[in-house]
Amino acid sequence: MEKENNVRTEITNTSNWSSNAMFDIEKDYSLSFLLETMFGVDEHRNYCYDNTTTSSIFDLLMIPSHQQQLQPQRFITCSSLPESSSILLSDHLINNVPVTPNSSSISSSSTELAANDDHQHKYKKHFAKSDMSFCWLRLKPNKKKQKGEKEPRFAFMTKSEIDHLDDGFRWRKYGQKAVKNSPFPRSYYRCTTSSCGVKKRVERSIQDTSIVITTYEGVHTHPCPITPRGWVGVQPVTTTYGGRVGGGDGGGRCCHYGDYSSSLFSTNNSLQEKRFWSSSNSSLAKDDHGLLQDMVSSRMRSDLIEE
DNA sequence: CGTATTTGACCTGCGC
DNA sequence: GCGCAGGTCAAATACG
Repeated sequence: MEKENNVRTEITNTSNWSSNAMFDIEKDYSLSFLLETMFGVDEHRNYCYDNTTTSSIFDLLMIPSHQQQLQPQRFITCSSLPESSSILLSDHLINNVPVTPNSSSISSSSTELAANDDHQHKYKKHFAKSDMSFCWLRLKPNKKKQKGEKEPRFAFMTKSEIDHLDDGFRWRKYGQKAVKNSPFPRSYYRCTTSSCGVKKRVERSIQDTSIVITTYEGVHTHPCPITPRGWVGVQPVTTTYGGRVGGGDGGGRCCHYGDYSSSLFSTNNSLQEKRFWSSSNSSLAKDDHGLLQDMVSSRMRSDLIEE
């Protein structure tokens, strides 16, 4: 079992470790606080991977690791993980996964993040009430690829009823397999751009069936066809079970506010959520992604003001 | 009719 | 070598 060389095993192992690490993270930092500390944020609360370019987290997933101006020592690491693995944990997972305290499970590098100044304390307090259902894993390259090209692999978890999250790129489903010991199948997608060989796998977590695990393999060789900033929307479709989904173009890029609010960037504050999302329940066209982004940014700003 | 999904068959790697 | 599980292919099917 330990020597199994597949994504599933890595995710499982990582999750086990995460349960330990999450306790410490919950105690001292929120996910958003960690992200902000590591990446920085702009005035719209987008995370930045360098000083000049703002980015969503999904942008980071699309950037080759050697181009990411991240300080390696700022990643939370653990000896039980593969050396090249790093992990960020969601507040939602932190709050919902029962854990056993294990103070040694968090690295000294993250402890360094505890050196708070007043500025950091402010954001820590603010984000402590957020519910950001997000988990980001950087996985080892697939062994199959190690002889030749090493395709970078990233996996993340989202708390979502929707299996296939719309990341702005167009995907073609090319397979589906039953997963051992899981009632949920794993779906295989390939980027539809001809020169791009990026693949992704989508499956539901066994431990928490409300969590979707998405694994990317490779880096896109082209810009995002929807938005150059790679804004994350949610595709309210279930491609796994029966029937054709989406529209004639296969993209099915409608994006319901309700679905969106229940996914990557959701909040525990129902009043804020209602005020924000009640503006529309209809589908968004492709061109509305910018509007949606503005609305989310606006909410983030208002949250900060209330603080 | 064009395009995307479904799904059984096939291929590959790994452990025993 | 065999069996198992993951990953991929491709013909059949579905849908606008």
